[in-house]
Amino acid sequence: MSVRVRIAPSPTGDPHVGTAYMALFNLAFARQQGGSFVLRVEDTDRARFQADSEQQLYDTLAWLGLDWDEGPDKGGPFSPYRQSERLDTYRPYVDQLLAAGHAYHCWCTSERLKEMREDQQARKVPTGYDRMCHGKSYDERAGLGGAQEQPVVRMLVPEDPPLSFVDVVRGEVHAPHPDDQVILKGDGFPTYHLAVVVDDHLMGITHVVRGEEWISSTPKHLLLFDWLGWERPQFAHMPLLRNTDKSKISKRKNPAARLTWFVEQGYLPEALLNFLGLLGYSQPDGTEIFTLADMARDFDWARVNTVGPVFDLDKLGWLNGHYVRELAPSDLADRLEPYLRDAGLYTGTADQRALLDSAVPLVQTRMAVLSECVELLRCLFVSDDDFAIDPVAREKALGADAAPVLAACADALEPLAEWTTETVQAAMDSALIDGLGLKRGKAYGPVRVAVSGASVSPPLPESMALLGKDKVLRRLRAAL
RNA sequence: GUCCCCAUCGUCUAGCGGCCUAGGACUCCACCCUUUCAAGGUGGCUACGCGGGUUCGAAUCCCGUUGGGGGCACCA
Repeated sequence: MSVRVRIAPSPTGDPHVGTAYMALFNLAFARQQGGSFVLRVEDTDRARFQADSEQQLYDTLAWLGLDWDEGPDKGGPFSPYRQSERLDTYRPYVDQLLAAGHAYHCWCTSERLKEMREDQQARKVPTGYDRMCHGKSYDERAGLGGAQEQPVVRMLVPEDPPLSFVDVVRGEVHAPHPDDQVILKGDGFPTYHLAVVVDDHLMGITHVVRGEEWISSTPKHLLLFDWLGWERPQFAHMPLLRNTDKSKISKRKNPAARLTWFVEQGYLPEALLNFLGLLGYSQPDGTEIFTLADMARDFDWARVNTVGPVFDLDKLGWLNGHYVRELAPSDLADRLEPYLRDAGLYTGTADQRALLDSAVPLVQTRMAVLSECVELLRCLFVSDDDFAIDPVAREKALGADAAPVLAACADALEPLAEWTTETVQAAMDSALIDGLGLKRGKAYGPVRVAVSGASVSPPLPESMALLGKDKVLRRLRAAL
């Protein structure tokens, strides 16, 4: 029997980085085993459902190259892959559990349940449903207060449920004793616990790879598998990604929890994927630069750590810079275009593209993320009207003693017939270094600020060559 | 409060009883290169939480403790 794994995200907002993390490990394992990777959408929570979330999920996973074999958008032998479309599938199993006495109706209102829990916590006893409804009909229960007409269905958890199991990454795990979990909600939708078990079984899932936060509810799932007479899948509970303060990574505390953030910032998908593969995992030979294919080749659950790794943006930035430097210049230019466009510096004319192609080599080693190209390239693409000199840079480099330098530079460049990096640099050097007796660093400073508008810029003679004689002369004289 | 999971440099990690006076990477610092900033090169700082065992020998095994994290929903 071939391996089948799945991710089961909920469309409740921006796709979460944890989803990509799980997807990566699922996929690495599936690819290595020659198995299938299934994408199933767990949209059983109508209150939190967001319509555009599912498409964003497809987009970001595809962007990362985490390709699924079956899913709502692709179909597959076990369609549908959206739980909201499988409501009829779950009902018979609920009825079966009810008939077997493994489940019962509960009419308690959420207010009563809340009070019950608060009371339990105040008395310092473990929280859990007190079975007030168990064994009663609605009429019997209604007279006792705190009841509503529409019932839910709860599991009748026995005294001795299965509490331990062998986890693929952790070995033997002991999980807490569950309470009488709701499996069918008042609105007729199943809860995660029922849906996940039914779907995983029906879809032939062999390995359930999910976050550590699910360990404590695994006994409920084991019970359901057993009651329904189904073989249990293997479980792999991955460590949780953390914020800097070690708490579970969250959109509130960490922008990087949103997958779309990486696209906005200009991280390369190959870098993010590589980085995710470095969290809680390592290559046998210690290699740190690797692809999904590399990871799948010798994937081993035993190499997965049980400690939750902090999501460290510094290292991702370094990795991203590494991948940026590896890109073919024309490829990098393609990827830079959208950021320049958004900044209003670029419309995509042939001239602009030619300028971009020439400028890419100047900035390729200078950015960690793609969005940084805007500031790096601004001085080359900005119109004369919008060109401005940074006030701080002006203060530092364009004082009174700068005027002679700029003037000498402009005068030396003026007569140049041929305008290239070499001729520009030669003219500057002879006028400023030989002529004024300045060191190169001292001489280029004011020129850099006058021409680029900032004290940090791409290499100066190269930039001036790309800018053209007219613009350079105009900027030099304007700064006088 | 209660139950469960976890514990090596600031961060990601290697290590699965002797090869460890603990290795690599990121960050940081210094130097080199250098027209700014990067990139690149060289070097450096920094860790086995604590206490007991087991053993000839423990980062590695056991117990306790402390610390961190997660669950305890008609959310997943």
